[in-house]
Amino acid sequence: MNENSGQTPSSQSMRGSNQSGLRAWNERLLFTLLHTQGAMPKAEIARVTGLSAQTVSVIIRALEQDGFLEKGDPVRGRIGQPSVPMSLAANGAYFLGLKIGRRSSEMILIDFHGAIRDRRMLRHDWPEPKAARAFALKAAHELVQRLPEHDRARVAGMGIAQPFQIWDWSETISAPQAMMDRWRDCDLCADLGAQLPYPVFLRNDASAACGAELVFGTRAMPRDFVYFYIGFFIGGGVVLNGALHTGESGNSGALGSMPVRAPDGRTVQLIELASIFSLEQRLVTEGLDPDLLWTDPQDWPVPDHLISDWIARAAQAIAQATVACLAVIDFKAVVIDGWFPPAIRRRLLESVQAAMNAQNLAGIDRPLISEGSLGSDARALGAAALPLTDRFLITTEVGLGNGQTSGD
Amino acid sequence: MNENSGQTPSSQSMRGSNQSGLRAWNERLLFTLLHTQGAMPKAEIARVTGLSAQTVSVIIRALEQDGFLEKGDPVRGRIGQPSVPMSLAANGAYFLGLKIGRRSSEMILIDFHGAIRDRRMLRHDWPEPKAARAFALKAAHELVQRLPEHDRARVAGMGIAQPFQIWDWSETISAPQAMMDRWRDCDLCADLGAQLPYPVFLRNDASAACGAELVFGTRAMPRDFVYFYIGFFIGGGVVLNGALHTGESGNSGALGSMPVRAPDGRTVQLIELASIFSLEQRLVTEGLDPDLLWTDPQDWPVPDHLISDWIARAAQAIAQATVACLAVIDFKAVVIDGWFPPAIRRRLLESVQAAMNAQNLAGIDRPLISEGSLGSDARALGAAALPLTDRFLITTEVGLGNGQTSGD
DNA sequence: TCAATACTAAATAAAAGTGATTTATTTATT
DNA sequence: AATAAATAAATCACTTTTATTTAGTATTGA
Repeated sequence: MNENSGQTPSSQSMRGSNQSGLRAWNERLLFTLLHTQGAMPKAEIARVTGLSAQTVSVIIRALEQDGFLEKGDPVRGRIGQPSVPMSLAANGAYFLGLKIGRRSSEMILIDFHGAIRDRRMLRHDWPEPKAARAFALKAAHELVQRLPEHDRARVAGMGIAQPFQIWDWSETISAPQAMMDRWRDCDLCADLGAQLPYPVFLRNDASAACGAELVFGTRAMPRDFVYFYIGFFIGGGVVLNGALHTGESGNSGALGSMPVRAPDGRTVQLIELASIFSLEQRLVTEGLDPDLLWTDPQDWPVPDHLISDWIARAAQAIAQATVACLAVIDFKAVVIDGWFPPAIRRRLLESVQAAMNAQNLAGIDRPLISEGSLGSDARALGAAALPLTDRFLITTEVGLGNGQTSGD
Repeated sequence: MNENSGQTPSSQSMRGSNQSGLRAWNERLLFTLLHTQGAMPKAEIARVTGLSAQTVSVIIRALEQDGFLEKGDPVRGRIGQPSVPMSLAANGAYFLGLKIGRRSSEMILIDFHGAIRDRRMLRHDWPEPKAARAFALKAAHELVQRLPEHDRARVAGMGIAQPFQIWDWSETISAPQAMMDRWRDCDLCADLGAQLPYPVFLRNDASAACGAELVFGTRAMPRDFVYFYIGFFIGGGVVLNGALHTGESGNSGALGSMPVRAPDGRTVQLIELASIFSLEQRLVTEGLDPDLLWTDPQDWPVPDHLISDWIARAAQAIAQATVACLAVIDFKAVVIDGWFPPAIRRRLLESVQAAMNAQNLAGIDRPLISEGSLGSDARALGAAALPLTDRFLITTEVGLGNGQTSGD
């Protein structure tokens, strides 16, 4: 009987705040700071947060005591007492991330630094709820058991990344409707949450990938960006004010459903033009083995003209979808990533950039268009980022301030 | 020398919080609560906020002392001591809202309840920065002077609602490009902020109208909705997590720039099909006076077939734009309002609802489509809402919690 | 019917608790 | 000697807890 199920933290809307909330907030602030900026001495943390040195000292000591933070080597060479950089302890917390995909599902275990420690994979013809549940339980058990014993209790949660509303496209991808329908009434998240001793979260797979870019991405990102993840399906995520936005039902960033104009003039959904399944279909009609695309995301041993054709169509469609996105939200960047070799990602990126020039941008600002940094692991990492974010990070950027008037 | 200029409150990103911040937060919480729910006795405020009765008592007393709150008549008839409902004092604070439009500009003064107390209007052939500035200063002075003397210091700020990037469409609307270009380097907001003793804020006119619906609208709204405002131009606003999202440069909700398919098959921007200027052009080609549309937003003495044609095209285009919006953000509602008679708004609404049935909604949730409640005053009200929100309301919904674990 | 009494809920004063800040001191280095 | 990091002790701000007061309704009994 535990309540580890909710996929959204359920807005408590109008609750007041007290000192414990204050401390909790400041703790998260320090975690967030160390997560994004890396190791920092207490004194500098005090400077950038505006908290007093004493407060930082007290909080940090408590968190170090609890094993979440650790001291680095003292930095000498500057005047004054040497500074001791504090950083997240890699084994301060662990997180499980489950990706459910079209061809395979995968569970990863990451540490507090976001490094993937271990993984388990399951290949399948079609994803299926019961099998997914069994795999999740088995993989979670194995991955946790392989941790040193005293670390096992530090697993802080599990995240699940899966495509939403796949039954809507069973026809498009010629999938067995009956099997897809099994996902309709399946609440894998609540189900696993009831079985496991830590909270379980759920997110759309592309949004999760987007969240991974936000939390683990190597590049500095603007506060608002839109993200395309090209897998078997194309999907998306939106980051607003530095935080992933998923909406009440988690369906924000359903970019695959964006209407675009196909080369033949018809209006179709983006998913039909820019997903890998459309390339796969082409392979099949050419008599090639579709598994060429799925065995290794680092290498696509496929005739180049097929890829070029696909990229051209996909880029054109993505550019159109991007303009629509920009008309809704003033995104400062567009990030493109997916389950494909980095070289392909680069070519697609450049094609999208070129296709943007043909779009009518009157009244909207031209965004930066850039590559994602996580590639094929983005979804699983995004899943694992869910419990990390929920427990340790500040996502909103809009805190309650420190009440100091900016006196002149 | 004052710093009342920034249109965004400039994210202080990683600041810690202290007790004064805590109090400030809880004060805003109470303002927000009383603003949205109306009068409430202290005891109930304590219940819904989760704060202790004592805390609420202390905070409320201070705010009452400062003239922001006032006691209502004690409610008798129930067991126990009668409860004294507390409410916002109408004259606790005043706010100025300046709307700059295509045909006219207008300044309103609202009180703490959001009621329009007074207004000044300026008709013009084209909006022009210098004239706008002069009008704003004059109108602000007059409106404030007409307040009782002891209330004049309670004017808490001014908001400006104006179309963004109008120079991009000078050709479309056959406006003098040179005059439109004068807006390029004009920072009316900073300019007025430097002249006036209270902060000045700026927002895109349609986003402002959207914000007005959020702050003053009569209907209960979902946390995420998209808003179309049909004026001389069509524009939009987006509400996410119960807060208006404008983006870093304030250009979010630039729905006029949304590409849609025109009846003739061309891809054009929504602004060309669903703005009132397209109806105005039609009037001109029919030899009618365009001022028929602009003299009274309660009545359009125009041949009905012209209006029907316009509604049909506009609704078709808005429905397409709506689908694109839903692919980006999982909006739960679509709100349509504008500078037109309520009967026209209703007809447009119904046409959009009908047009939605022809759209491909695979993978996205069907939203509620509803009317706005503020009509022609929406933009000015939205402008006035800016200082109100900035100073008194919580917009984010994600506070810092009260640290109470939800113990079982 | 009318006091007298019991009960209830609102409101708040006083005391206690929590957490951040200020001030002063210690420590390790250039 | 100067400087910066780190922290202990004292202080301050704000919330909560506890106890008390207040103003009403409900009940009881003559």
